[in-house]
Amino acid sequence: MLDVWKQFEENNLTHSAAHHILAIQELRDQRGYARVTDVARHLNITTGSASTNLKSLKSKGLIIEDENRFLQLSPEGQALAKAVVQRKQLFFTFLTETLGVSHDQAEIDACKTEHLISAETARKLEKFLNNKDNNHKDSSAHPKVAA
Amino acid sequence: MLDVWKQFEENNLTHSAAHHILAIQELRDQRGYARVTDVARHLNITTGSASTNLKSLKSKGLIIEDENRFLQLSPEGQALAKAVVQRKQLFFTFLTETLGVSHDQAEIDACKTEHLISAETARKLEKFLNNKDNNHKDSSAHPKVAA
DNA sequence: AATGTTTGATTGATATGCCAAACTTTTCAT
DNA sequence: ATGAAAAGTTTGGCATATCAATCAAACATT
Repeated sequence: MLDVWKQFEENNLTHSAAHHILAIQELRDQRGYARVTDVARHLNITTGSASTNLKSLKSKGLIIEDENRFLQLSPEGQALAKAVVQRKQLFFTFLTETLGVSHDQAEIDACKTEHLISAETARKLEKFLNNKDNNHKDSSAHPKVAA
Repeated sequence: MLDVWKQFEENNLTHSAAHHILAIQELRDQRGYARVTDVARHLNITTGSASTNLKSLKSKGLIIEDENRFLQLSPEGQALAKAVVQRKQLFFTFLTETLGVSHDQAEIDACKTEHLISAETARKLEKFLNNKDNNHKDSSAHPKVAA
């Protein structure tokens, strides 16, 4: 792709789609099932919006619906959910612990970018945070930032 | 706002809008003027799309058109452009110099997130990068007190 | 049984943002 | 001045993403 700025649209997952998938995972973890209505309530959108949005995710094979309309993630959906959750967590940790960003703002920024961060950046951010922990145990070393 | 994930939609600037504004700034810096066609060519979209998109930015007061249809940024537009450019640069520097992310991937990640990073995060990321520089030059490391 | 209520899902309307194509206006060269 | 090229707008189509309104079915209530 020549136009870097268009990569935003080329993303394999929109922000909305990412949160629909996360909702299904969280609902199933919490109460064992997820229907269209549950997703809608979880995201605080109408059941109509959820219905349409989930339909397109079903057609992409990220969500599977059983005969009683209960939803679950396909293996691909699970993989995407896992990646998104991990990236959000990494970025949130970096923002709060390394930069000293407030909890609320870090939550927002991490949520906005969770689905946009590349695998390479996620990998290297993880490595950076691990190194930082090691340096903490060795108290003489490298103050990184003033909070 | 109760729903953190909806902040994405509430952003004052879409990715597309940010790049239309940046295009005008860059074109005027490079060649002194920017017309609809120039913006379209710069972004590699059709003049039709550019025309429509720029019209909405005009109506929002971010772009001003003179009597010969030459475009420029309003003071608000300039402020937004400046903020976006700064955030992209900060994040790009962090990705490449601190994390060691490849130039190409850092460019993409920074571009995707430039318009989404909060002022607080930008401020603290800047501070972090400054400290990192200081620590490099002077290994005894006096972290300056934060604001 | 009849009526009402809650729950679940779909359909229709609106808004962004892209493209292609048709059309108008402006500019410029001869 | 005229005709072609360049610039700009409009229209129609597609995809995403939202909500309001509606339909359908299950569940109460009397």
